[in-house]
Amino acid sequence: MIAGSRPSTPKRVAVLAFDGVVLGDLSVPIEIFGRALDPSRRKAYEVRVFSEEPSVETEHVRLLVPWRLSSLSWAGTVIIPGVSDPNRPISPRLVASIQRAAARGVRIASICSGAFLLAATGLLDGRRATTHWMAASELAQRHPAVEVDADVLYVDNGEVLTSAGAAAGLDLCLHLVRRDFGARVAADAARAAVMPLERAGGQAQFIVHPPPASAESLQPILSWMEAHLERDQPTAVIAKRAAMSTRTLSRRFREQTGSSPAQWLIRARVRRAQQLLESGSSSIEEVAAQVGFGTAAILREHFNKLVGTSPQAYRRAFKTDAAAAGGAGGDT
DNA sequence: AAAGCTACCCGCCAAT
DNA sequence: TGATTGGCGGGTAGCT
Repeated sequence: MIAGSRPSTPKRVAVLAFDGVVLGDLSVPIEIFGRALDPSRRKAYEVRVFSEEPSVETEHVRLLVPWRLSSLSWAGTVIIPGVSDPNRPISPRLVASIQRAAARGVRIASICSGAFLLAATGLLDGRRATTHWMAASELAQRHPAVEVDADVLYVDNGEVLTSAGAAAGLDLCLHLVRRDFGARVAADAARAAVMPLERAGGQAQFIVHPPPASAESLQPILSWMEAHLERDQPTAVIAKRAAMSTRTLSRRFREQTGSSPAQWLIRARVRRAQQLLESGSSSIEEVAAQVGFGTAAILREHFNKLVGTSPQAYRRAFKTDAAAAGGAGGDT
């Protein structure tokens, strides 16, 4: 990865807005970059939203956007959210602004159908790119020079990045934070934005392309751990399995997942417990055993801390959703 | 519910 | 000589 580049000033992130912009795609980068704190607990990024006209129309609301494209030269990173209708005409001024930014060496990333706008600039020509899977063939058809790959969450070409659906936009943003500040900061940012922690690192197996999994990748160990959650997994044993000292293992975890071995394990277990509670019907005790928590009490403790509710309540909520559609409300 | 015990984590530093 | 590793220790989180 690109180490060393010291972020002396906060990175400047410009999020583009335009008529028909998808609100979710607009808000994800704002939340992630806006909340990220660098290791000294200062704001890691400055976020501004830019548009051609002060007022932007979305499907359901109208937005007042504070910054104009004319001052886009401020940006160090430009995020292009998706558009609800890819057939909507694309503004030439918008395209030109993005091209100018790219020419200055600004990093450009698109979320979901934002890839259409990005492709219109020609910046994706000859490069691999992705978009929402439903729009992938359309993108490939319109831009034959772009190598469209619908099977990955995001594609990192260095200074030009694309991502698939809205959730993948989140992954992409966290990926950028990780690139800029490391896994720990990215994990914290995910937590701060109340996003699924797993996405911050490690077990996103299905992110195919991203950082060239370095030689010392933990991926195999993580997979093994996840496949054997029910076992007792002391860090010493994991370390032996990974053929490194516990100290080094701890470092690798910190770098690559943003957390420690034991913490990562706990999160994997809670996540697994969630799945079991959603679908299965085992007792809480059984679930605890199946995911490797010694007792139901321990499961409850961690579950509460990470999910915010008790396993029972969590299951009840899911069962209610799935089974009865007409039931009266009455949850928290 | 409190207390004690164990395992873990990470800064620090010597060794590689 | 700079970078990486692994051991040590003590403060803490987790478990009994």
